[in-house]
Order: sequence, then C-alpha cells, then structure tokens
Amino acid sequence: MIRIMLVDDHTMVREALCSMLEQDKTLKVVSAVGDGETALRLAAELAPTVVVMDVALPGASGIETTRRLLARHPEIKVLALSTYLDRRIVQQMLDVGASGYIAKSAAGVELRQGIQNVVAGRSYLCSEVAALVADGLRELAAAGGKHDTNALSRRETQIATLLAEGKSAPDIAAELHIAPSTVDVHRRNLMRKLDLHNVVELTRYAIRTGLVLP
Amino acid sequence: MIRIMLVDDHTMVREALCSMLEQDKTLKVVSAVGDGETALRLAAELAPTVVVMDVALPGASGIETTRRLLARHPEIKVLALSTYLDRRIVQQMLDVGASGYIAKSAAGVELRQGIQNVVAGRSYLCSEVAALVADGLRELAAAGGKHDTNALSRRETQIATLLAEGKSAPDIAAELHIAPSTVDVHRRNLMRKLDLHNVVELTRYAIRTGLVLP
DNA sequence: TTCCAACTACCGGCTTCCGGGTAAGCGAAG
DNA sequence: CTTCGCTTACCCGGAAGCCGGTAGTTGGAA
Repeated sequence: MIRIMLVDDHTMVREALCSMLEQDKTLKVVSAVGDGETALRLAAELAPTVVVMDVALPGASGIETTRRLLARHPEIKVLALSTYLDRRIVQQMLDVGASGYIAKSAAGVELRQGIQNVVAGRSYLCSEVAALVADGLRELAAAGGKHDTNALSRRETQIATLLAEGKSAPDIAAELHIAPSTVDVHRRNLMRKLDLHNVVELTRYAIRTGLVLP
Repeated sequence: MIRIMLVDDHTMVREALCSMLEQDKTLKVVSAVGDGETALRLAAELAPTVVVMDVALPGASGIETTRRLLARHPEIKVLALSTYLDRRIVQQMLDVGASGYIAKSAAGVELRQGIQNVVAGRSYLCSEVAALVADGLRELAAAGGKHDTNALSRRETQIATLLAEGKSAPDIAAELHIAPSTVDVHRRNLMRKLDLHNVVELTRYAIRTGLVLP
C-alpha cells in the first residue's frame, strides 16, 4: 500500500485527485492539504511514501516547500504536479530533489505511473515534460554548456513578486525603504537571469511559479 | 440520472473531476472534453443536462463558448468552474447565461450542490463567489448604479491578448497593420472598461479569463 | 584572509507606457 | 435618417520601463 500526501491549493482539485487515485486499491491518500506549511507539519507523523506536490502554491512555492520537506525527510519521494510547462521550473523542481514532474495536461494514468516509478526509486517525467527537457539539453549543448546562474536571490524574488503584483519600481522603493535605482538594478538582474524582457513576461513567470496569483 | 459534460483544458483535472462526480450514482459524465469547439460539436448529439465549464479555456474562452452553446441549446444548464475569483468574470459568465459559478477552491460538495441546483432550474454560486457578488452589489449601489460597459469589442480583446503576450504597442501595430496610436486607443479603452491601470494587471486579467496562458 | 555574491546607489539615454484630449469613416440599430 | 458604438488616427506631456555603465559596503564561503 503506497501512502500518498496530496498538496494542492485548490480544494476541488485535491478532492478530485484523491477520488481518482483511490480507485487504485494499492494507493492510499493519507492526507490532502492546501499549503506548504501544513504539508511540512503533517509529513512527520503521517510518513507518506510519496508527496504529490503542486508547484504553484500560495506563500512558499512548491519549489521551496519541496526543498524544506526533503531536507527533513529525505526518504520521502516528491512528485511535482503542475499546470505549466516551463523548462526553468522543471529544472528547479528537480534541482531541489523532486523525483518526477507531471503536467496537469497529462492523462491520469501518467500520474499513477509516476507514483509507481518514484516509489520504485526511479525518476519519472510525463511525456510532454520529457520532450521539454530534451529540448533544453539540446539548447544547452548548442550554447556550449555555459553555466545558467538561474536561482534568484531573496531580494530579487521579493522584487519580482511586487512587480508581478502590478506595482511600479518607485512604489516598491517606497515600500522597501530603498532607492528606486536599486529596485531597478534588482529588476534588471533578475530579468537577465531568467531571460525575460519586459514586466509582462516577468508577471507570467511569477504566476507560473506561484509567486503571485493571477 | 443527470447527464454531465465536463469542459476543462487539463486532462488530469478532467479525469479527476469525472472520477469524483461518478461516485454519486445519480450523476453520469457523458463526455469530458478539453476545448470549447469540441464541446459545441458534441453538445447536440450527447444532449447533456448540465455542462460544467472551466472559464479559462484555450482559444475561445469559457465565456464565449458558453454564449455560443446556449444560443444553440438554451435548454442546457451551464455551471461555470474557475480557478479565479473575479467579480468581472463572474458577471460576464452570468451575463452570457451561466446558471452558476463554482470556484476550484471550493469543496467538492459545492460542485455537486451546484449541479443539483441548476438542474432544478435554480441558480447557484459557491459561498466565496456569493460573497464576492454581494460586495459588488454594495459597491454598485455606492457608485449610484452607473452602467458598467464591461464587454470588450473584438479588436479590444485582440489587443488585450497581444499585450498580455508581452508585445509592445509598436509591435502590435506592425503585426495588425494599423497605427501605434490606434493600438494605444484600444489599450486605453479596454483598460478603462476593466478598471485596470497597467499592463501587469491587464496580463493577470487576461490569464484569469484564459485569453492567454501564463 | 581573500574572494565573491548580494545589496545598495547613482549616471545617462532612449523608448514605451499611461492618461487626457479631438476627430473622421462606417455599419448596425433605433 | 439619425444615433450610437466600433475602428481608425493624431496631438501632447509626465511618468516609467529598459539597458548600459560604475562603485561602495557587507557578510559568508573557500
């Protein structure tokens, strides 16, 4: 019996996934929670075999939650589940230790396969994501394998969030008690790191990662 | 036996909802499709009692799909299902004839209640949405009940989409073979209609309505 | 200790955004 | 036929975005 914890901020989706997974009698959903904090709190006592983690979570994102969860419970397998297909996000989830990544556009059977695979100690990417990662490898090879300094600093993440909420640089400067020019520097740096070229792209990135809600 | 058609662009969610709803033996999911065109095509032959429609659909949004569906099949009840809580969007769905609106953050039981209610000819809003609409009424009363000319024209929708894709006004002008100043006029008009004040807010609105993907 | 990444701050310059106005052509609805 | 909404197009001006550069401080890692 595989013990599963579901983490997804939409109650409806959580209940529905639970209902779908429990059709399979070898699976048992021991917990279904809506945010990262609760997941971390309950993981110790419920000892799930697999955590199915939505990437876009309010507050701490699924990425940060996964990092913290695996730091405390390295024996738990994390299977990422996401609405969005973005190579950077897949990369980050795998970097923090997720064993697999399933798109919500994939069929339900891919989720069950993913669970079986990660429990068996293997990695699993749904087909669409696998294609995406393959493209990424090809691009990386073409670019001569130069280092992607992807991870944003704390300040950059904060600035990205506020910009994606629709605030202007001067507004943010006032809110954080720093100079507008400094906000500008952070914006430029984070946009260069992520290869974004205007606030609209930044906004969409922030939404995909769950940094802000649409 | 209530015949249900599910419309949601995420296969995983579609299958999961199907699984959840069919726990109830009085419900029968006769079709589960991923886009508006298919829904319109299959509605005639399958004759569902209720269509559970995700608002954010690729291509034609759930709003447009609902309008066209009810124009051809006024006897079908449409129950909107959405990730987002936005008064303007709720308003638009109800304007085009939806009988109810359920947030994905609501519990599964609200969806089942919604289905039962709309089949019985009543309207149904999940509690969060009901609160939202009540707030809207209060604001409307405070504003003296002035007319909200909310609906966007075809051109405005097009401009909104392109802006939310990260294109600049000059880019869009070139793409559509019109003057940049004209793009600007459409931008200003649509932003005034929707009470948005910068492209970031516009982007998030476009994402909420499914005009663009994040 | 040395080094590097992060945070802070400023300069300049060009482009774009955003809000305000005006106005003409055109097709549908009244 | 008149009116109304949509689309087209232009004017202006202040604010902000976007990109390039330089540079001081600080705190932690090698």
